[in-house]
This record gives sequence, structure tokens and C-alpha cells, in this order.
Amino acid sequence: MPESDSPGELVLPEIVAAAKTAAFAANGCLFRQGDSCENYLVLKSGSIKVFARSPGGKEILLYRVLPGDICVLTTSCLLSGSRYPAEALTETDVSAAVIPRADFERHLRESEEFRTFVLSSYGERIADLIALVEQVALASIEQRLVQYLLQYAGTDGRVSATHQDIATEIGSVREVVSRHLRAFSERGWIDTGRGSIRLLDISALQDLAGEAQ
Amino acid sequence: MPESDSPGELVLPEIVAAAKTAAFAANGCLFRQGDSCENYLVLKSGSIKVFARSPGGKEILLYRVLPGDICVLTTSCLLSGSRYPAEALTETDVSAAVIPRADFERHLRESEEFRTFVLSSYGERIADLIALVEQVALASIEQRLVQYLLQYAGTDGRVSATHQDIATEIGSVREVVSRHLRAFSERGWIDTGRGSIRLLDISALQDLAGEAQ
DNA sequence: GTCGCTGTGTGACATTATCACTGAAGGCGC
DNA sequence: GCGCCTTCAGTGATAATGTCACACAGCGAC
Repeated sequence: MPESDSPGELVLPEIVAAAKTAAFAANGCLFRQGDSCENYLVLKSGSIKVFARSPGGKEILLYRVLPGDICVLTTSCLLSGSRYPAEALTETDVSAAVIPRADFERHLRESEEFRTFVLSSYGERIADLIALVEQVALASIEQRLVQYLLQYAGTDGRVSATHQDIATEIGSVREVVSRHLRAFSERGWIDTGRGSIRLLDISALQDLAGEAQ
Repeated sequence: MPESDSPGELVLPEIVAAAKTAAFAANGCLFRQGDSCENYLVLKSGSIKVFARSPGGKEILLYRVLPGDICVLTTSCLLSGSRYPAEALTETDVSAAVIPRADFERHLRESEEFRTFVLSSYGERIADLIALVEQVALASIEQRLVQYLLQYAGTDGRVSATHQDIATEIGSVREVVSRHLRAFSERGWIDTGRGSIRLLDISALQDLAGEAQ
């Protein structure tokens, strides 16, 4: 407890800088359902998507791990000794700081900043997952699709994704996504092309996303 | 955690015993979406259900808080200063230990056991929520219904719940639950009565619950 | 008994998912 | 250029689930 605050501010970058770095190639599998795990990871660059898969092969994206994020599932598995309940793929080349268990526990003991960081990471994941449950269980496909489009549109109003990508991310299937996109297109709200969509009438889309059900 | 660490072993019960107790009546609202929060809570007795509600009034159960559980959402809100993303109702009379913020942070700093307890609580909630997303997004209503029945059946094979209760918990609607139950009943698997269901052929139900989709 | 509340049953219809295809767009070797 | 192949997108038929509107049954209060 007699820890001075100013060094504390630097603890997290220090920890990451001091740790060994692991690298993974794009489009690779980091872990699958049922795997066990051995290290705490903090993402340094790249992007990882974590999703659940049903026996029949249907998938839904749970969340993404972005630079600066701790891999909460890994941490959680390590603490409880349980197995991964989900699957993770790299979306790009990825590098991550590998923190051995003993170091993780020492930082947790010694650094207020590190404790806050870890607990906040957990809290954010929980909030994300609750939002996801709400979306999946309570919102219509049309609303989730529009929210997806608005979220991923670049400044030029373009979204680069196949219908299949979108379907997986919003927990639906390609055909349904295709049909809704076609309906939007017929109303003049979007323009569709192979692997990309251009938003034409953002305010109409926002109206749809915000409608009470 | 070696058992020789006897003071550590006692930290959690001590903390709970030393804290003030708050009591809440059954069927009351503890917090709603958008509320802010002020204390850390550890449940001592009773049961709390936490669920999300759509603008249209449809609900889905996120998880239950049972004795010994920390209220993870409260903790998470306090840490991040954000608002509750969900709603909580007492199912029974409830008593909870109220831990002021400063005490919570002190225990977190000084007790290995407390840190493990808090992180495990978070981890369990995350695992629960992932399982819920999988259920809602990837499993059929029939499977979720059967899993509900098997989970809540007493030793006598009875489930006490209305069709509406079941629908809310599995994220569906009363009519659909009624129709599936009726189908099960026609196949001789269950016997239905007002507010209660008796399971007659548990192995047939288990087959259905475990089927690949 | 009647009244009123809650729980359940049911039909018609809308939305979404599943299945089985077809065709279109683009990359690549030649 | 041309053909070949893979991936992406479109479509119709059917099944599963959700929505709406209503009828009726059980049960307690009175």
C-alpha cells in the first residue's frame, strides 16, 4: 500500500514492454472451444475475433480484442482452470505481450493501476456481452443489420464485408442479410456491390435503427 | 492458496460479517437500466434476477445472483462510473452485505483471497453470458425449453413455473412455449397443469436437448 | 352463485431460418 | 483474349418462430 502513485502510472506500459512478445499470422486459430490455456495476453497490435460456434457450424461473433485489450477469456480460464468456452481467430497479423502467471499475480498485488485495468477490462466485456444478448434476443434482424452498417461504415460511407461476414457478426444467415440489403437498396438507402456496400441515406437508416419495437 | 494461509481463508466471511447489511423485500426492483450505483454488494440470502428489457417490453433473463455472489454489475458500474445496462428484481426477500468503496479497494489491495474471489466472480459471469449468447443465437427454442425443464425439475420431476415465466427465461414468448409443451405432452413426455409441469420421460427430453442442430 | 384476475389454448399472419439451387463477378493460368 | 474455378449473391419453397387478437378455463374474493 505504500506505493507511490507516479511510478504506478507507468506500470502497464512497463509490464507490456518487459514481457515477451508472441506473434501470430492473420486468419489463424488462436484457440478453440475446449482448449486450456497457459498465459495472460495483452494485445499489442492487430485484431482478434472471438466467437461461438454451434455443432451445426453456425457462428456468432462475441467480441473483438483490439490493441491494449487484455484477453479476458484467457485470464478467466487461467483463474478458474476451466476450458475456453469459445473460439478465437486472428483477423490480421497479431502481436501480443505474454505475461507469465506469477508476474500477473505480482502486478495484481502491487499495482493499483494494474488491478483497475484488469477489472475494467472484465467490466467492459460484461457490458459488451449484455449488449449483445439484448441485441440478439430483443432486436429485429433489420435493426441489427442497420446498426452493423452504421457502425462499420468508413468516412466515405462504405462498408467492406461480404453478406456472409455480416450474417456471422449479427447472428443471422446470409440469405436473410441479402434480402434485407436488397430491400434497402430498392428504397434507395444503400448501393450494393460485390464485397462492399455504400450508404446513401444515413438518416433513413438511423431512423430504422432507433425505432422502438 | 495454501491452507496454511489461515488468515487469508477467513478474509471473505470476515468482510461480509463486518459490513452493514441491507435488506430488500421480495418482488422489488433493485435497479433499472440507466441507474447509477454507489456500493459494492455481496448477497447473503435470497435470490436476484438480472434481465434486459427492450423498449417494447420484451425481456430476457441474463443471470441470477445467489448467496455468496458478488453483484458484478454493481462492481463494474462503480469501477467505470457507467450506468447499469440492465434491470434487477428480487425474487425473494434478500439481504446483502454493503461494502463501501474504500473498503472494497483496501481488501483488493491487501487480500489475495479477495482478489481471486472478485476475478472469479467476473469470470463466471462472463462464462454464463457467453453460454447465454450461444443458447439464444445458436440453439432452437425446443432445445432451450427442454434444457430449462431439465434444469429446474425437482427430484419429483416437477417444475413450478408458468408458461410466461419460462418464456422470459429462455427468451421466447408464451404462445411458443405453450405449443411446444403441448407437443411434448401429446408425445407423453410431460404432464401439464396450471403453473406446473411434471416430467414423465426424462431420457426422451435429454435426447432432444443434446441433439446436434 | 358472479366477478375478476391470471394462466392457457388457438387461429391467422409476419418475420426469420433452412434448404437447394442458380447465376454473376472476378482471379488466374494459358 | 479464353476457359476454368472459386467466391459471392439472388431466389423460391418450406419450416420454425414471433406477433396479434381473442376465447376460455381455473380459482379465489365477495
